[in-house]
Amino acid sequence: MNAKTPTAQEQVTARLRTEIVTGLLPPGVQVRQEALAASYGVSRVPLREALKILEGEGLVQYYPHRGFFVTELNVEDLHEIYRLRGLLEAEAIAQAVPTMHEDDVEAIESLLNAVDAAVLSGDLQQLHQANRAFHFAIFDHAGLPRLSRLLHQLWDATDVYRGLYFQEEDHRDLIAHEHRGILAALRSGDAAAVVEWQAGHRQHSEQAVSRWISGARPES
Amino acid sequence: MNAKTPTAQEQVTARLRTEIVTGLLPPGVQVRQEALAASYGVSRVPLREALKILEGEGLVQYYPHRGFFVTELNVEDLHEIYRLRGLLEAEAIAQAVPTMHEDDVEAIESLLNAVDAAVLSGDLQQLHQANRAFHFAIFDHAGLPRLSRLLHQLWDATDVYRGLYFQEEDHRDLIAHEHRGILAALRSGDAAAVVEWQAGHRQHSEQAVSRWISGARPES
DNA sequence: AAAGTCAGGATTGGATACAATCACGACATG
DNA sequence: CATGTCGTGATTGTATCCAATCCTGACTTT
Repeated sequence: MNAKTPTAQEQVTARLRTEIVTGLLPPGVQVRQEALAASYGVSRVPLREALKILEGEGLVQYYPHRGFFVTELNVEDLHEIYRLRGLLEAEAIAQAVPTMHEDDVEAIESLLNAVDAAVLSGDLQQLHQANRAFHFAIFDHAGLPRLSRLLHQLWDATDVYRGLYFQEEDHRDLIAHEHRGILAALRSGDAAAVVEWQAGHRQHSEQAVSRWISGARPES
Repeated sequence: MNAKTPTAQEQVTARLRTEIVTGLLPPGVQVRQEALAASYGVSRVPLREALKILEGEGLVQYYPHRGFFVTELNVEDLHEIYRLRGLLEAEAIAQAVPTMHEDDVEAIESLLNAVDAAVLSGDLQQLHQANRAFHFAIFDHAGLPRLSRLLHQLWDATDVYRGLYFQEEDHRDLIAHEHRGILAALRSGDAAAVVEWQAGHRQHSEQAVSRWISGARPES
């Protein structure tokens, strides 16, 4: 339809990813290929390829002849993911900070302002994107594309639940506070401090999501 | 054909992976879908899904409307991959060693014997599998499935070149020596020593592959 | 002669149609 | 009443066919 549409199935991948991430396709449900393909207005072929990609990212799981199911995490899974994030984010930050200049920091600050704006507007989807853009602007500055990719995968894996974290008012205040802490440490060029702020930030997120997972699912 | 054949396209994925890993499909070449599908005796659909999976693993790269190309690594890519491996393998080992018992070590030793046997037989495919089984028996013992998966991805990414490392005689001797070192450290329960041996092992591999990449490709 | 343009062929992207497999429920049987 | 078996419908897996895009080479134009 649009001249700029590249390989229509990337759109399917992106859309499917956001629908899983935002909880529109909740964890545990089976992905009915035909119905979904129809609702997207495409055939099953590009949808299946999208599902294969998302399987590689861990967002869905595949059982032969049974189909695709949205990944469901337990507390141990969550803990492992955050642990790995801790390891890799520290590496990324340590690599990124020393080579960061004035204008880099300012670019990141503008991203942070976008996060705040999204908080005010109340658009969760927007908030999600802006938050990720802010953090990955730092990670990406390390210039290690595979490290960034692994981090993306780990973030994707918990995005299913992260939306919940954003929904509560006081969480957002805490997030804003921690983001400013990260930025200040960034500006002073103190890599260790950035790592520290990021660790605290991560820990709060993990605790909130962990509480939610434990509480919201009595059995199974 | 066989009663036990699950979802014929997994076979395609496995076969394609080994053909890339063993160098039968060398880095840089384009994967011609129709020809390959025909040679595998399947349609293009399962082949494409296999390629999507391999793209997720980093073995091939995808350019819209151009096709899939076997990933070609430069020295920086290689260095990044080995650096990330260092980080994650150390974590896995540190987690795995303390909970390792007598029989676990013996199981790993038998895997190591399989590696030696493969070296003697000269079967590179077999050697490749056995080597991976040995190392991942240790990593997997950490009980962190996502960590194992990330490590698999990193290993996959360099498998394209690893076969070259195995092909030289004296390399194999060094490998055998280092493997025994790892096993001995494992048996004594000294996690730090295991990490150390593994680091040396990794470094030799990186140096060899790095030399090969630099030397074998004058331009481009 | 050099550079831009355009057709033809080749290759990939996607849709439809058919085959294989599985889940679920009814029924028979102990 | 519990349990095993079988058939039917639904869902996934694969092949074939058509459309969209790209690469290559020759031709035109300056």
